[in-house]
Amino acid sequence: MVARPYSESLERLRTVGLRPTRQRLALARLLYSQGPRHVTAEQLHAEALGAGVRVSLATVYNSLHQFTEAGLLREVVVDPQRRYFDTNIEPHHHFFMETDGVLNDIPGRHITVSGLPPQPPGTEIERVDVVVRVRRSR
Amino acid sequence: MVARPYSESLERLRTVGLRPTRQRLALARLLYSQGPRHVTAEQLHAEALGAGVRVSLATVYNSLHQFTEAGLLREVVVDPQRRYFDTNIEPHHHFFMETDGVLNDIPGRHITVSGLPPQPPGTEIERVDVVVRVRRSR
DNA sequence: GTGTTTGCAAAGTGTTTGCAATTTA
DNA sequence: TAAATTGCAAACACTTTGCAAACAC
Repeated sequence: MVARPYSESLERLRTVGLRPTRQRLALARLLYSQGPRHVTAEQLHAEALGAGVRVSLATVYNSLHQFTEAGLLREVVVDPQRRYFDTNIEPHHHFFMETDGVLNDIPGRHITVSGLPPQPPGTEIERVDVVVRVRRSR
Repeated sequence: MVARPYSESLERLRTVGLRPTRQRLALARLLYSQGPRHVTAEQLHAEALGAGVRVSLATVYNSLHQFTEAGLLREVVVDPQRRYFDTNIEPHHHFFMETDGVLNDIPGRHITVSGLPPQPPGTEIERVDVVVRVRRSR
C-alpha cells in the first residue's frame, strides 16, 4: 500500500478549511510525506525551492502560521532566535542539539513530569514542554 | 541585619573576574538586591534608566551575556522573540504566562522528570528544561 | 465575479558589532 | 599608561506587513 501524498495533503487542507492553493499543497506535501519533522521557515523555503516549487518566504511564513493555527503543526520553542514547527501534534517532548539546531522527538507517553506545584492563581495550564538540551560529547 | 547590595555586587563581580565598572555594578545591584528575577535586556535597561543609571542598551546586552557566561545568570528560553535572563542559577523550572510574558520559578526539587529515553548517541545531556505554559482563565 | 491568497519590497523587532572615546587598575 | 569597557550608530537575522496582481471557487 503506497502513500498518496498529493491527495492526502488536499484532504488535510480541506479538513481544516484552508484553500488548497498550489503553494499550500506543495508545502503540506513536503511537511507530511516523510514522517515527523521539525522545520524552520528558512529551511522549508529552501527545500521548496530545491524541489522546484516556486513560493516566497513570506508565503512560507504565512502557511506555517496558518497550519499551526489550524492544528496541523505545533510550534516548538527551543531557540530564542528561530521558530521551529513540528509536524507531530501529539503530546510529546524534545531533545535539542544546541550545536547543530536539530530536534528529536521524545514520545509523550515515555515521559512523566511529577511534582508540579499548582499553577499561578487565575491561570490554566496550556501545556508542559520538556526540552532536553544535549551537546556533542568531546 | 540589612543587606549591603553595593558591596555584595562588588564581591560578586570580583569573584567571577569581571571588572566592577559603574555600569556592571549598577546592573548587578538591580538584578540581585530584590530576590529572584527574570528580565529581558529591554526591561533591565528601562529599569536602569528609571533608577537614574546611565547605561546603554548595548552595555546591558553585553553585561547580561558576560554575567551568564560567568555563571551569575541563566538564560531561559520560552519565547522565540525575546531572551530572558534568570538570577536564579539553581536547577529549577518555570511557569510561563504567555499572555503577559511573566515567568515564575518552580523550585528544582519539586519536579521529577521520569522515563527519559537515552539521549541521542554521541551526545551528553546539558540540562532538562520544563516549561509549564499557562494562560489566564476565562 | 468576488473574496482569498500570493509575492515583493519595505518596515519592524530584538540583538550584535565596529570603533573611537572613556574608564579602570 | 596599558588594557578593558562603554556608547553610539550601523549592521544583522529573522519575521511581519501593505498592497497590487494572481488565483480559487
